[in-house]
Amino acid sequence: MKRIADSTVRRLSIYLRFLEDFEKRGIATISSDELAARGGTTSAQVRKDLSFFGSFGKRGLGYSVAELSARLRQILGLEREWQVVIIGAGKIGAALAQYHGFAQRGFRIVAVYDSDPAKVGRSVDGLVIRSLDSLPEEAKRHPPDIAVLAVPATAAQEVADMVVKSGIRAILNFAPQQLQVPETVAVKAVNMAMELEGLSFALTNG
Amino acid sequence: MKRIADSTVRRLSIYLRFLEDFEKRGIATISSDELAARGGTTSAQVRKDLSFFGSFGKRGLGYSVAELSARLRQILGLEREWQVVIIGAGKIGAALAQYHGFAQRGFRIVAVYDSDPAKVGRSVDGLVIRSLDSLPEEAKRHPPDIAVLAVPATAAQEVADMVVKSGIRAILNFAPQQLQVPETVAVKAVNMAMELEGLSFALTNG
DNA sequence: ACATGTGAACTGCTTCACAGCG
DNA sequence: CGCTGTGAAGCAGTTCACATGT
Repeated sequence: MKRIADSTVRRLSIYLRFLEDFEKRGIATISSDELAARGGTTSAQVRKDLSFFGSFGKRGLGYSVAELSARLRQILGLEREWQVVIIGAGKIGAALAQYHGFAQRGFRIVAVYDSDPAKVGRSVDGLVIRSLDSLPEEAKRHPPDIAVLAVPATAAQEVADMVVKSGIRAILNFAPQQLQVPETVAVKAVNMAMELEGLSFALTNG
Repeated sequence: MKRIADSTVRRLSIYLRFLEDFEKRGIATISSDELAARGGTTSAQVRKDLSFFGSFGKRGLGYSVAELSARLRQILGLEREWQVVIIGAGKIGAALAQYHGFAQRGFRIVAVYDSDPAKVGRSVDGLVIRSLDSLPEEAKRHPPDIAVLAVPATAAQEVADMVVKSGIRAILNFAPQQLQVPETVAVKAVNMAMELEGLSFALTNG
């Protein structure tokens, strides 16, 4: 398959969210124009994005909401459940562990790790915090799919190395730190500081 | 000034973080090559990014760490303090209010709002949670610069409209919902669900 | 000699515009 | 006729390569 742009995948997520909304409201059909208006893009963009994966629409009519959302879930890999571990049980990590929005979309939090012995053994939202040292061994028995890094920036690279060595192939990084990983490992970063600085720039040079 | 690409601004943030690191370690000079290696980009990219704002380097030598970081702080608008309000005192909002990493970079959280009467009056990290209804009026007296939206997706657009009407010109949106705002308002989104779906896609089609 | 700064070439995403089909 | 699907055109961001300055 031709390589798909990041921006395209992000938009597919957005489309899917709208489609699920429409599905709930019992709307059967939607046009690329309607999808575009809600997603802040253009109808041509919507059609182009979808065209990478096939032709799902009916000319003169639009897309079947049920069919298109099913195809998008399939494309995005949301038909299966993903095993997620959270690393770092501080403020952010704990908030994430308690955020049930993940589970709704098939991202199941199966464990929380921390390197602080004072935290190990406590519970967050029904999950006992485990020692980070035990990750490699436990990952061998029950390989997680995704590691969420909610650790201080100074520890992030070291933890990432450990995660990679444990065989985990996807990382969602909340630490304000650029990670170096093999290119077989997928990394997405959520960097609040960077976004705030983007706003600061916009306000300053707007 | 020529319009600056989002990607450029994001990289400036990254460079600044490294420069501050180098500053602490007492390193006086740095080349575009070193900056690039750490930031996962190329030296040409670094030089191009900086060239939009001037010529800060010395040929044959590199950049003065102190000088360049000062210029970047200036460019990014980090020389002043920004007044931030958090809207939504749920799990995410509370975690953000307690996250002191913001303050370090000049983003001062001045208020937390929630529409739930059961939460209003309680405290998060020393800040009393206020009624969302009081935002427009309070914003008139002490205009905040940035609103952080940590509300459910269903409420996000409505809250965004209120924020815009209150005169706030920058929004950091944590709700998994595309916001429609006037183009005079800057919006950055932090969408964990979307990032996870990006990882799901990468794992599925990798 | 070395590293910057930058026009030019390139790559790839977005937009256009229209043929194709229901 | 209306809306999709898609080559072609346009545009923006990245990379190249070298002249320039120290």
